[in-house]
Amino acid sequence: MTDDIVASVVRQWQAVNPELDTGPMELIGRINRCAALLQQAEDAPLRAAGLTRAEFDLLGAVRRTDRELTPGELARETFSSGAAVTKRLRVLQERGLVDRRSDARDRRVAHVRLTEEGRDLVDRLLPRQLAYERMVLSGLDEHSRTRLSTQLSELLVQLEGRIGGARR
Amino acid sequence: MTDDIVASVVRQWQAVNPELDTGPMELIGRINRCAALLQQAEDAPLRAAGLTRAEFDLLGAVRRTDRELTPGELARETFSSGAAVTKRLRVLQERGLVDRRSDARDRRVAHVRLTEEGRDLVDRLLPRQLAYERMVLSGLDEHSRTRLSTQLSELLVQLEGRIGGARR
DNA sequence: AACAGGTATTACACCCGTAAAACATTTTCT
DNA sequence: AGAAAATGTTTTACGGGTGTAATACCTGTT
Repeated sequence: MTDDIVASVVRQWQAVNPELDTGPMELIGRINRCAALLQQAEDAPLRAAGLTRAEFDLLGAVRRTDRELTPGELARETFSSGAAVTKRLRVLQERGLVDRRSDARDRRVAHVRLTEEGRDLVDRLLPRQLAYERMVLSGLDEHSRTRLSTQLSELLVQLEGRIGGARR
Repeated sequence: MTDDIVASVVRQWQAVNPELDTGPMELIGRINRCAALLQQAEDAPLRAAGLTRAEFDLLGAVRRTDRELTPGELARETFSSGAAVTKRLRVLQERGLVDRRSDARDRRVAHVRLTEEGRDLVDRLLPRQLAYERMVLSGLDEHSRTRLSTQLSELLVQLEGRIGGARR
């Protein structure tokens, strides 16, 4: 069994201070490191399409809910600030991928929808993206992947309850 | 079994397009979401000490290797760009937490070490940080945590081989 | 009519990474 | 040996993305 970066970091800490309870680091460090590596890899097909990860998340949120969303809803859905959403919307609109429609009743709110072009882009890009991700994960067999997913789901439920606080 | 955010996102995609092989999303989405939630929580004790996560990582790298590191080594160790390290070093030096010493032999390189104050800060902060992290993870029992760690380690080894490329 | 609360945008500051620059060393070639 | 080129290390310049806070705008209530 070869060990990963986190294991070697933990070993260094133990050498410097054996008192340290490094338990949490082993889990959190691995989650963070996996996330970093995955995101780095993950973004490759997106970059090819000239999209940021955040932009793709936004487009995906509109596509998958299959209705118009307000900027506020998009901010909650994509876990980013309202200001960030506003700016992303501006550039996506300039690129002709999304469209704003202002509400008739309540003129504070805007409704965001995909243009036909935006929708096509997502529908073309997502399968490619998923195929790429499957390739990146191909080092793990099916069983390991689902087992890992399941266990992360348990953790995620805990964390959402403990920290996430706001839910839609 | 209640389901997490990722499960509901996957369900939305399936409703919109049942053809989609969402397998990779379930794993990658959960890793990313866990990482985001953990980092958000994780940074609380650090903010209390007026440190960024990245700054703490830098200080920690110097502390745990227990020797002087060059900016280049620090960049590799903390997975960030050289420029980012330079700037962090500047502010940490202004705060009196680190110290630069230039090499006698090769005047290109600088050696970074912790000041006594910097070292004390890390030694005070890390146990507090770990205790906090343990609390955040307390929803999972010991066994689940180590199982999850182990499996993530397998994934991490795969990813490092596949993507990570550069090792020290 | 004033106010309280909600929604989106704008202003500002921060942090980061890429690319270029500045500087030092080592290697190569004559 | 000495100059030139290639390499290595750090810093600076610049542009882009993000979040917080302030602003503009709107609705519903009292």
